[in-house]
Amino acid sequence: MRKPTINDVAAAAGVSRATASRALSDYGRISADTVAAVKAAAESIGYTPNQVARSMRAGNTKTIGLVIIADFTNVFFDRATKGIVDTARASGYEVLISNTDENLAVEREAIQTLLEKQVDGLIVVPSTAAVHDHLDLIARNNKPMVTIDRLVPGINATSITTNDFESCEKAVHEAKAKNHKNMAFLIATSTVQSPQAEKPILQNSTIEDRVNGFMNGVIDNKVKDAKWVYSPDNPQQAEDAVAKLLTAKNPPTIIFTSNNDMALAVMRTANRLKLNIPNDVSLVTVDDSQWLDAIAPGITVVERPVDELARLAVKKLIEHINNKSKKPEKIVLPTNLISRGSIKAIKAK
Amino acid sequence: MRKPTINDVAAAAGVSRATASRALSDYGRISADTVAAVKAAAESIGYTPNQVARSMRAGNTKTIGLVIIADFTNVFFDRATKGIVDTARASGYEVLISNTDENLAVEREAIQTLLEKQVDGLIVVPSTAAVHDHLDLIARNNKPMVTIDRLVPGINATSITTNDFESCEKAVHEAKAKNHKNMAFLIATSTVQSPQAEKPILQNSTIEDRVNGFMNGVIDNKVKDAKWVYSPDNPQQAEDAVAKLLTAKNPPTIIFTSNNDMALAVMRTANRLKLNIPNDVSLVTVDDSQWLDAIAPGITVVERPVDELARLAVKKLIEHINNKSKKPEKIVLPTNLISRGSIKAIKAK
DNA sequence: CTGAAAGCGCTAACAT
DNA sequence: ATGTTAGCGCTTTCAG
Repeated sequence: MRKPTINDVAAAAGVSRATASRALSDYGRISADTVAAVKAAAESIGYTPNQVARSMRAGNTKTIGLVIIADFTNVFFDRATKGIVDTARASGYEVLISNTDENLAVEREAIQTLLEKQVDGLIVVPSTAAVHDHLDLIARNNKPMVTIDRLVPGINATSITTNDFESCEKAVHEAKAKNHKNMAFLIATSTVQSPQAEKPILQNSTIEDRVNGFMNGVIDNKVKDAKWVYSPDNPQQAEDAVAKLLTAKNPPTIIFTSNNDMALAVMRTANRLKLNIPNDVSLVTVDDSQWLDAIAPGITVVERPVDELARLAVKKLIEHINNKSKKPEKIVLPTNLISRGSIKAIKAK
Repeated sequence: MRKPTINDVAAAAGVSRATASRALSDYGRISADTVAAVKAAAESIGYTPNQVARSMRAGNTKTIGLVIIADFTNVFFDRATKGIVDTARASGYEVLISNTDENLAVEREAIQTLLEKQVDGLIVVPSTAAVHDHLDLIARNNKPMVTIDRLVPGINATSITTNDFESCEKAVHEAKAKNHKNMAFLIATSTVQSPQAEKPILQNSTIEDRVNGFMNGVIDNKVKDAKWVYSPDNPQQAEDAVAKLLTAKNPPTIIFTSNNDMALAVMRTANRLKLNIPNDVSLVTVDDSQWLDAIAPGITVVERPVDELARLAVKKLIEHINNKSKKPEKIVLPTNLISRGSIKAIKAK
């Protein structure tokens, strides 16, 4: 048995298809009696509208596409996803999700597919800042896009990012204030094959921002011993790199990590080496998570306003959907250093 | 400037719309030359197919709906979501996501919306087992559904759940083997207003399963002191309940929690009371997460095969989409107790 | 091998 | 206030 269409409703109510449509969508001039009759008929035959057909006519789908690099194991992206889905729903939009695992080819394909499905706009976490022909495709399809978390220079889209620079710098200041003089920085990036000390070209603006924040802190504070490790975001290699740091002759008294995966690597390695955090080695990371505050001591962290970012991303995207000539904006949200107990106060000699 | 349609391609290639369609979709009898010419024309004018129009004709959207209770902060649902999105993509489907925050009204509305958007099938985490008229609606729309994580008696759908009973029971055995005699169980449920000792009607099969597993362990092992606390899934109330347990005259030597939120409440409260895990109180929870293994000691946990569950959910749903007369199945996946260091071995007296 | 024409379900001019 | 008709972009009979 076929699903009832508006034709069936019209027949059941004894009116024309147009009248049925008007009655169901409450538009045009139509008598209250007819509306009631049509609605009753629709109810009785179990009619539900077909949004695909409606989209075809209307030219919009009330659907937005989300292309995210997640790994939802990443606390930032899982919460961002939830925030986006919830805000979209509250605004009458559904969300089609793709994830790319930082793979550009997948990202390209995902955008193509979402565009073919006629999403009204896209929220994208671009996997790289280096290439953006596929992002330009979105504009060529006359669809608005908002990028979150990362900046892509040279594209015409609203971006929402966070000011990681400032809080990362501040974290170094705090370490210095507690007399740390030998610091290590563990940065996750997909642009290296194995851990290395030299700074590679970083794949995105966010990591760049964190590294620059840390570096500035080092310079400001004239920290002499600052070791840098750029590692693939991969537990094995990260843990090896941490072990190497901590078993060196002159080990750092504190490690700053660029994300939670790296922080976990530090914790695992410290445990394995019977080192206590923060007594043997202090730790600071980026992106807050419930467990960082539940363990003892809590881990000091650069917190980013993920809910606000998600909400704004949807809000701005919908503004662009409703007003195609709206100018793109670059929005930078403030971050916050939450001090817990993971930076040891070293006694001055 | 309008987006090019298949009519524009046809005009550019100097053929009819039908021929253009055949050439682009590689079907029917058509000369290789024509195919090449049409594809070249499509390329040159930047044509991309409109899947909405295709769906309208074809009667399918190559889209599945996911209605999930998440809270993506829940490790289980974030990983399930990722698994579902990835598997769907690999099978040629996109995923439209809604989350309900365990709210039945939202769930009802979400299902209605997804159905109107003509998804080809639905994967649902039902917020309650008690009501299912809205789930029946899915079948009445002739769309298949797979429920995951939870069972709803009386509906005609394939379900994929995990055998939490067995591992929860096993966890109690392990505690008993380590000489724990005074055990507490902290169960999160939305069916109570404040923490209580009496077992309420539980809202879903999964929680029921865990409680039954724990209870069976208690009975098998003749544990005399077994305190039960059913709490709303809410940090404040959970922490209060834990504090009450731990400051009682005869406090439990171990707490079993039904999810990570409750485990966090135990950890936070223990810290506040200067109690060490596991020396002062042991802890076991359900659903593994990276950090549970990175802290020292690691937390013993009932691990569920979330990736497998996600993969199977999509696989089974697509089978139902492709074969409407396929019979529903009840699939139960095994769980696994991972022993880490959070259960103290108490010396026998 | 290709073209003409119908129709998926809906809405919106344009009539009446 | 309601009906008639066209058409969104596509695929697929049916003719030729």
